[in-house]
Amino acid sequence: MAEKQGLRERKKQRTRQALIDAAVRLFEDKGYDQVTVAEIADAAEVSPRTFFLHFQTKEDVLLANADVRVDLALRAIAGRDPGERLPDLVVRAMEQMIADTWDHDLADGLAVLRARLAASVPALQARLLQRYLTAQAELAVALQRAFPDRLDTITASALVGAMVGAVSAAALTALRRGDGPDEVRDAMRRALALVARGVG
Amino acid sequence: MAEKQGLRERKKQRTRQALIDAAVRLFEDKGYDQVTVAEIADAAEVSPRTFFLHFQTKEDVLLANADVRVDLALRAIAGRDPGERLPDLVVRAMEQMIADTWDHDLADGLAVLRARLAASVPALQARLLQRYLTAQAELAVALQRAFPDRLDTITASALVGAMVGAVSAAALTALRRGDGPDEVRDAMRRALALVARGVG
DNA sequence: TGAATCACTACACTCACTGCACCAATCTGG
DNA sequence: CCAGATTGGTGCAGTGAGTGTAGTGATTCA
Repeated sequence: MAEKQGLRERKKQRTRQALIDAAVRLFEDKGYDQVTVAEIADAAEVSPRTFFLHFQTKEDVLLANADVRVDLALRAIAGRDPGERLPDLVVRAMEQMIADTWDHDLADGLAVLRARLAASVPALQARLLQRYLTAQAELAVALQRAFPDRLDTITASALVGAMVGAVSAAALTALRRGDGPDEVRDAMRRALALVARGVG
Repeated sequence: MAEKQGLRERKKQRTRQALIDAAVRLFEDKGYDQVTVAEIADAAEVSPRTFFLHFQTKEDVLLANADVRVDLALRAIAGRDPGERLPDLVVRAMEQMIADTWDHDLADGLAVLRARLAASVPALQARLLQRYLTAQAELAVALQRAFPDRLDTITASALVGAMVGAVSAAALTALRRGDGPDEVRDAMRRALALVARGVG
């Protein structure tokens, strides 16, 4: 895990993190629309052009570490025990994502900020949903690859769609209601359990 | 329905329709990204500023008449038989949406173009998803209202999220694969059946 | 018919995002 | 340890979406 990367790479990551931190701080402070990319870059002491070297869009800076979470689930699926049954595997993969979300985003309030901003900024909401969708597609492919004889493409997509749909809808509802991290995680777990029963 | 509106209103609608027609024609011709708002306005013989008087964003011109078919499902939920069980009701509501989608997508050329473009243009895809999400929230509220003793807010959200997530993921996968309308509808039905089993 | 309304326009502006030419710091093979 | 290749970051000029504002002229209404 703790790979000693080259100096160049470490500097790059430092710049990236500085941009994320600056963005989060400014968004919390002034709201999403009131913060320009130029401002974020300025606060992170890099040129505006550099921002787009690290993130495709302004929205993406808020979704920065979401990829890590997807990778987690993908690895869980790829490295399954040969004996593991489909429902168990899917539940395990989702549980890992939930746990990681709780550890990171829920703990440090990023998830709350994101939900709050997304609720009021259409462009952000849209981008967020889109991310979920691409993640879903990746997961579906991986899942089908893990059970090639049991799942066709459509079924795999539906399965993942149901899981992600249920969990994120539950999380969003809990967040909207103003629940704390524990309750949000609980809501996600219950949603997962609800769907998991149907995979037999 | 056929209210004889004032001349001013009729002119306004004519302008609006001219913008939609011009946009559709240009999008079909050159692709979404290759068409600018200025170009659309020009083809519709209005000023660019007028475009944004009728549509909030460039994407919205394609979503203009795309009422997400929530009303049907909402009515199905509201007007349920007192004896109807939860799973049956949910399935019935979703079935209606699927059937209606199928009817419209066949008849309406705009819907077909929309599906094709949405599959390849991220911004468009994002807006469409956003519509689904608002629809989901409405459905969840209605469902919880229909079964106040049996469902709490979170469970209702999760349930609807699972349904919509599964069905739309299946539909999108089928569309991406190049399936025809019949196959797409079939995919949606199978996804629905998959999730429905879990609601017992 | 005179006043109010409103769709539309012209213009100037902000800001997200891109292409390109260019440094200068880091890395790599000899 | 040095020369050349990589590559993260910069400056600049540009495109295009979307907005604020101050009009204008056609409808609508009293």
